[in-house]
Amino acid sequence: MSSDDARGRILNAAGEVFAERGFRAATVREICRRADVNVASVNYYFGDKERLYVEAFKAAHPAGPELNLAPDWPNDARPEEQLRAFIHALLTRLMSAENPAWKMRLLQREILEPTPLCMEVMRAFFRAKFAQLMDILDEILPADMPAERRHQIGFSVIGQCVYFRAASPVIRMVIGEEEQREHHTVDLLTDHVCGLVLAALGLARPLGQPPSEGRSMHPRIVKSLEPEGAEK
Amino acid sequence: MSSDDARGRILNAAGEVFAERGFRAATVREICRRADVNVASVNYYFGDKERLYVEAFKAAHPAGPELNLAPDWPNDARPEEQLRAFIHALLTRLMSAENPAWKMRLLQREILEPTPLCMEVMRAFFRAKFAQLMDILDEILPADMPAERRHQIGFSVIGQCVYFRAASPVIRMVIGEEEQREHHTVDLLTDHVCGLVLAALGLARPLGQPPSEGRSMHPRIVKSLEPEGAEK
DNA sequence: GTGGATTTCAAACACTCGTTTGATATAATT
DNA sequence: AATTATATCAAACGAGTGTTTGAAATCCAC
Repeated sequence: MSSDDARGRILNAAGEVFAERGFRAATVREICRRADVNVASVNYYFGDKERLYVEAFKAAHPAGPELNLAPDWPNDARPEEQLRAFIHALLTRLMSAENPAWKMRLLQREILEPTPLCMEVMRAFFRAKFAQLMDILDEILPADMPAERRHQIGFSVIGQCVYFRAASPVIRMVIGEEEQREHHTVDLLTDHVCGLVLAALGLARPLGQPPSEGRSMHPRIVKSLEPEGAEK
Repeated sequence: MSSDDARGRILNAAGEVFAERGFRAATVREICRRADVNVASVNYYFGDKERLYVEAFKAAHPAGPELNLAPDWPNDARPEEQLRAFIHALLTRLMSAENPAWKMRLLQREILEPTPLCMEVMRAFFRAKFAQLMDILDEILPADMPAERRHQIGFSVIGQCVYFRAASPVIRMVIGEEEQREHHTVDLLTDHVCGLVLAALGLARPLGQPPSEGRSMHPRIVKSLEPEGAEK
C-alpha cells in the first residue's frame, strides 16, 4: 500500500516535533509540513492529535524484544564487566548515537510529565530495562541486602547517566563547553560512573587514590571506622 | 502602591502555571484567572508573555544571596558532615518542602530546554550552587586530582538527587507506590546518596557490608587489586 | 471637590490551533 | 470500462491564543 509510506512519514515527523516542542506546543501543521503530507492526513490516519502522539511514542519506543540495551556481551562475563557494558550502552543510547536524538528526548518528556496514555508503554519499557540492571547488580550485591537498597543503587546508576545527558546544557554553563566536549564523552563518563559505583561497592579502589599507594582505603577511614562514638 | 499586590499575584500565578504546563502551553488567561486580575494586566505590568516568564523565573529563583542551600551548619564541621548536609538540603528543596513545588519544576523545565532569556540567571544560580558543593569536595578529594574529575564527582552527587526527584513518576512505576513512599523519603535518600558517594571516596564502608564484618573491603577486591593482568 | 496620573475592565483584534468538509485524484476490484 | 474503495487536497470552521484599545474606575496630591 502506498499509504503506509505517508503514515510512516507522519509517525516519524511527529516523533521529532513532539520531542522538540512537547505535546501541546507541537502543531499538527508542522508535523505535516515535515512529513510532506496534507494537514488532514493526521486526522485521516490517526483520528486526532492525541492518538497520533501515542502511536508515535509507541513506534519510537517499542516495548517489544528490541529494547535489549547490550545483549552482545557474554553472560559469563564478570559482573563488573557486565555493569560496565550496561552503563556504556545506556550512555551511548542517551548521548544519541545511532538512534536519532529525538527518541531519547521524547522519553525524557514522558519521564518529566507522564502522559496517562503512554503509561503502560512506559512501564513495560522501564521495568524491562531496570530488571536488566538489577540482574547484574544481584550478582554483585550481597544476598541479604534488602530489595529497596538494591533498587536505590540501581537508580543511582541510571540517575547519574540520565543527568549527564538531560542536564547537559546546564553542565555546559557551569564547566564550559571545552571541558564538557573533552571530558564528557561516552567512554570517559562510563569510566567515571562505573568507577564510582564499583568503588562504592568495594569492588574497585576508592576514587582519587593512585594505584601506587599501598593502602587502598582513605587514611581518614580508620577514624570513622572506630567502634563508635569517637568523635575526635 | 496597591499595584504591587496585583503584580505580585501575577508573578506567583505565572510561576505556577509555567511550571505546570511549560511556556508555550501556559496561557495568559489562566494565569490571570488564578491571580484574579484582568487579562490585560499582564501586558500592562510586563509588556508581553515572554517578559512575564523571565520575571516570574527571576522572582522564583533569585541569583542573589538567598540561594544558600544550608548555611546553618558550622564551617568547622567535618567535610563528610558538610557533604551530608548539602545533600540533605538539596533533596529537601527538590522534594518540595517549604518552597512551593512549582519552583523546582520551573527549574527542571529550564534544565531540560533552556530559554535563552533565562540563561544568565540560570548560570549564576547553578554556578553558585555548584561552587558550594565543590568547596566541600575539595576538602575531601586529594589535591592532585584534576579538576574535571572533581567536577564529574560533583555532578554525580547532584545527578542522583535530581533524578530521584525528576524521575519520580517513572520510579513509582517500577518499584510501586508503596516502596517509594516508604523508602524514598528525604532522610533515607540522603543516607543512600551520601553513603554511596562517601564509600566511593573511601570515607565510609562499601555498600552492602554489615559493620560487624572485620574486613572493610569486598572480598573480591583482593583479586582485582592484584598487580595486573591476572584475569583468573 | 478638582485634576491628573495610575490602575482596572469588557470588548474586540488578528492570528493560530485542531479538526471537518466535500470535492478530487488514485488504486483496486469486478 | 465501470464501479467501488482508498487516499489526497484546498478551503473553511469554531475555539482559543496573545495582544490592543479606549473607556471606566480608583487613587492621591492640591
